[in-house]
Amino acid sequence: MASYDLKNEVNDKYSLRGRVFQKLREDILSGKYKEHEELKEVAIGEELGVSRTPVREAFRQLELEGLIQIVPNKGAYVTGITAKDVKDIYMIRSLLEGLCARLATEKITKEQMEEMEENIYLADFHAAKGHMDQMAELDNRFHDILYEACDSKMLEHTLKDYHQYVLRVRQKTLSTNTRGRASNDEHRQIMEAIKSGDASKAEQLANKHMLNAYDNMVKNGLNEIYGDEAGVL
Amino acid sequence: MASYDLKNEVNDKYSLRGRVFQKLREDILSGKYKEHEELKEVAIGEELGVSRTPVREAFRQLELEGLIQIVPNKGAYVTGITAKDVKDIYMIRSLLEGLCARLATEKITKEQMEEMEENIYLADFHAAKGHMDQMAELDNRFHDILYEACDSKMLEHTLKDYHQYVLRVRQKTLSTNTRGRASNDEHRQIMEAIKSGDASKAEQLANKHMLNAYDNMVKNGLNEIYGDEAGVL
DNA sequence: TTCCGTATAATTGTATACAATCATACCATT
DNA sequence: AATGGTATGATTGTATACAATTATACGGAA
Repeated sequence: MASYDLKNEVNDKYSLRGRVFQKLREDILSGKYKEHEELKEVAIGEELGVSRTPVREAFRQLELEGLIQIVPNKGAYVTGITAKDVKDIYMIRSLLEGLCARLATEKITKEQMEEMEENIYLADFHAAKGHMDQMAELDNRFHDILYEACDSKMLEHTLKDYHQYVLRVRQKTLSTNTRGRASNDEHRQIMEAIKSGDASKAEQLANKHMLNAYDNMVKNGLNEIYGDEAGVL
Repeated sequence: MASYDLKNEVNDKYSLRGRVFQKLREDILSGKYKEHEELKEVAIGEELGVSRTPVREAFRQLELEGLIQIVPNKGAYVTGITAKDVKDIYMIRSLLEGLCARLATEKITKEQMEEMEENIYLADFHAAKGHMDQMAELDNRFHDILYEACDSKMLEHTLKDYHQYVLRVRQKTLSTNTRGRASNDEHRQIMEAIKSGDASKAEQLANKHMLNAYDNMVKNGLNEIYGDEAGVL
């Protein structure tokens, strides 16, 4: 299911649809297009200098990624994420990242383990320097390594979907210095559990890591952003 | 994310793209198109009397559903499901159906509970009569009710995706009389746990229900169908 | 024979024209 | 003034023509 994804992305860089897709994806994730904003085929086509056809196809891909919704005969709208969605996603991720860590304990390769260690080491450095952007990127990469290491393309695909889905929210909330440090410490614990072959511990730690990340988001004003739209948090 | 899905499907019935989508979906699930078979835009367009445009768009939707893969500049291929995929899906579903049952214990509505009871009652009848087709349909419906009852559109969407994904495999393997009965008994236990408000028990039972379903598949010749392609089962 | 390159055919990618649908504004009627 | 209907514009849906890419077949050179 996901085995060709990477290849496709590379190829897509050279197709108009691929370029439109990447541009729109970036603009949605960065917040240029707000929630529930309507995306019009001709407007975007003109802006990027292409016809409607590749734009329409890019729309379908964006829908596939969950970034927009297409309503027949009406239009394409940037997907809204409610506070409840975020809560549910972290609940689901908590279970699945745990499973992922458990599987990775048996399946992780030497190279993946080394990249993981390097990732944590680097994150320590950037945490000390207060480089929040690099921290965020390393955090993303850590989880991607974990997803790849579990050797299950079904699980990897699902986790990547959810991971990306919350990126929009996270960019605005995770950027507190203290959480960056704590998060990396938890990464280290997970890594060590995997390295020592303790699958249950790795599962438990990855589990908790997600719940902690969510708690931190709530503390740091998720309510202010996505607040009442979804009720309780 | 999934809140408009139903509405779209209804609307799509009246668009060419929607009709092409449904036809192809049915043909893939029923096995008319074999795994890894290439779907050609013009051939399908001619067969259904439409141009390439709606066919192309239907392809994107099918990719969204995980039924085909599109390789840029090459073609669209029916997604292959390996034995390992099936194993991974059931592992994931075991966790998520557990979570779903737990959430449903608090959120289920009176109407949903009644439909669930009716479903189990009917399944008893058809089990006695040996009506395997109805049993399969009721089984599908039971899980759909559960997904809706958890009141999380993120979780519901993910579970429905996986559920559909294994339908192709299940149609060929679940049709043993004994499993149909046992499966319905497990449904009843889950339902009763939910009804009594015991969320932990419901989670645990739903968990086990998935693992049992998987074990049954393995026993009943999953290997013969998807066998060596994926290695161990 | 084997290998490589070119020519040809088949297939997907893109642009554009036209049809169908939906939103809006305006006018008529009550 | 409020309501309803029609006309107009805007937007998406579909068909088709053409461009770009890929696969295949064939022929020549080593």
